[in-house]
Amino acid sequence: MATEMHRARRTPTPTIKTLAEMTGYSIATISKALRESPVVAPATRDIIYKAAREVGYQANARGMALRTGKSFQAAVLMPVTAARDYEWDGVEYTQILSGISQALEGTDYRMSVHVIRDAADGADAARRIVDQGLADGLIFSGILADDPRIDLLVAEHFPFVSMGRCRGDLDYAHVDIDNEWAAHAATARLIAGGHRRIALVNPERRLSYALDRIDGFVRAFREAGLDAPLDLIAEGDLSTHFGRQTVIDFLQLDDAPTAFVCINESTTLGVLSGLGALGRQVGVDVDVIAYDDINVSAYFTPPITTFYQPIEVLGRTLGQFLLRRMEGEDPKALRQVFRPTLITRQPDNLGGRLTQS
Amino acid sequence: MATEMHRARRTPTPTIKTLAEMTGYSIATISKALRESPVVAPATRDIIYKAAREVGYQANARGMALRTGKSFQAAVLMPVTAARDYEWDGVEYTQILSGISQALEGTDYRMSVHVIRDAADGADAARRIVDQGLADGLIFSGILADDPRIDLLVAEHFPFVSMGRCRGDLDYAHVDIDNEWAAHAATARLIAGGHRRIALVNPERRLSYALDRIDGFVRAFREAGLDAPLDLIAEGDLSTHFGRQTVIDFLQLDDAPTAFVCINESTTLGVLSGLGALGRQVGVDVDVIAYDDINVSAYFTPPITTFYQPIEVLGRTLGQFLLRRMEGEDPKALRQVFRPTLITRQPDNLGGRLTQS
DNA sequence: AAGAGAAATAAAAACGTTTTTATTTTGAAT
DNA sequence: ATTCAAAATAAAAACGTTTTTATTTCTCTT
Repeated sequence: MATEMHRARRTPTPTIKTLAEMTGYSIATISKALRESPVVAPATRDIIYKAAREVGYQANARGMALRTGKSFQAAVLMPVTAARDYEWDGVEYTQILSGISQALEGTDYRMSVHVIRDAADGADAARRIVDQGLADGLIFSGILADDPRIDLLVAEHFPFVSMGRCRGDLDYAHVDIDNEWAAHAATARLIAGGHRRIALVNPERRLSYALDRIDGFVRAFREAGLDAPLDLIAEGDLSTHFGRQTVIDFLQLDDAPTAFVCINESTTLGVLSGLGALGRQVGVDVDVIAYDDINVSAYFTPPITTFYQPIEVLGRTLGQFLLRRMEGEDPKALRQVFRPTLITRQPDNLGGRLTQS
Repeated sequence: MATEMHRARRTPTPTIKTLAEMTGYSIATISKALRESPVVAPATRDIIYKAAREVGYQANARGMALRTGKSFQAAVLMPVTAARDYEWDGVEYTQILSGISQALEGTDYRMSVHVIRDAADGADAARRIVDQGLADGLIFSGILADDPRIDLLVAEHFPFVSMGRCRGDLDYAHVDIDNEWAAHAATARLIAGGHRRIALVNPERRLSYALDRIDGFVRAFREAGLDAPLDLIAEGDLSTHFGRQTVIDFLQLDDAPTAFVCINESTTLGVLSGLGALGRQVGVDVDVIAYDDINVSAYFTPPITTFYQPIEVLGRTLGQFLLRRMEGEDPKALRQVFRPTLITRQPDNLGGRLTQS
């Protein structure tokens, strides 16, 4: 029965050959007409389009791919830390993928996702994608201060857009968040609230944006005529566990921090967890200001003041830039740095006590 | 300079033609040798392999694709709710993708991700993938009680693995969580803790596993000789906002619930947020038991008792099953239903007061 | 030593496009 | 009416494979 259905399947999917037979034109003309080549007469173009619509013609991606050497794939490197205990991590990536796919919608490009486990893995994946022509363009994040992938892709003239920037040359398409600015703003706000011992929960220093964050952090202190508490910069894998452990470690210092600047929602949750475990109350004993991609901080108890940048918008921009880059557009024109908006949910001055004392 | 590099690029990537010239064999023999066909003599096979290694031959995926009609793509439908305010949602999908890609590693298959916004979108995507041969196999989730995608794919004999099951026939490959069992276990535990008014924070009823959950919920009450409080089953989009709103709505009822069973970590966070906003303490005024994919509940304040199933394992199984399915294996053999493990972090009896009264 | 059959390899065709080159048709100028 | 260029279309080749069919080479058997 099912077999019968299968056997009775409608006529083989139409190709340009089908259209050629239908219209009487040669396959060359069909191809050119469908590609909107100016050499084919408008009248015949119309006829061919009509026939194509009639049989629901869809260009065979494999045929095109073979002939043109293109793959019609937009590759995305998705980092997944080999998380112990499968921890909450990389949660914002669905939003990024969603944004990218939105940008690709209606084009001939599909999105292929390559999972990478660490930086070396990422470099390998990029190499493979270029060498084997697995994709026509590449999007990736987690940019290192000096990222080999960028060097490779620039040298190979392979279209790409990075989420984040190296700290060196910027002659390539990228989308980023103004991390220096955000870290500065968060830190300055806490300093204004009377805090002096402020901890920065930061990613590992080899990541480009980790350095940007530190720059902003230090600048805020410098502008206040203070020395930045460099001993309170924690570096780790941005897992929830890392956030929690940082709090537990720092709060048993003699001059423990009175405030935390958190780099993402995952560590923020860990920081709150650590504070809760130690019986400290946010907004009373300690202040927390966070950076949030996915608007989750509003639901923490208490809600946390954050710098918020909907990450899907970044994803969409990444996709749009990649399309333009694959069209051959000059990468110099394809840059955008977003400034997250501050969403205040707390006074940031330890329940008013700090400014009083 | 960069242009020079590009121009000086090494000899064009080797094809079977290159190998043919190198070894003196015909391309037909090369192809067969590389495909390990038994018709080619072992000695020549070795020679050809050696040549292939020497020049670093990599089969051109596009050529293979065109000839074989295969795409060497494993498609995944990734649901993204058109979240108002880009809310926390679908966070577990990175883990699923990670698991699938693990399974695909070392094979010729790549993972392509198709973002879908709702059920209709998902059906369209499946249709397109089948009709245009965009992939050789498909993985998807969010199974409806009667899911058109399953009907389509079964009818077309298209290899797929679903995460979740229809409530009807099960003659297809699937991976699932034993939702009936989990909901029953959670509910029974709360009933044993003395609770009678228990709320179930559930997805929409058209989803297959929503019904499974209700079944388990109802069974737990029935086994205790009680009527299930059907008025306390909330149905929604599983967003954090939905979890929060449910608490706020239910707690102003005359006979408000004393416990909540939450369906995922996102709603759990919302429930905790709602309870916090109303000044209720978890474990004192109200008990919460949750279901967790990504091990985040340990970091809530207080930590929440959960049924935990690392979702990456599901992803890996999905990938493995799809590979076997694409090899033509009988789908009947490809089923696995996981039972999450209970991780107790709270007594579930309102701080001991319930059993005393 | 000839022939048959099996084993090994080669040749050719095909997958569905695009692109280059060749041919036909059209229209204007003489 | 002829000629010629331009316009329109057709033919053929190519992309890199796999597969079907054909050919060659080898190994026995008689």
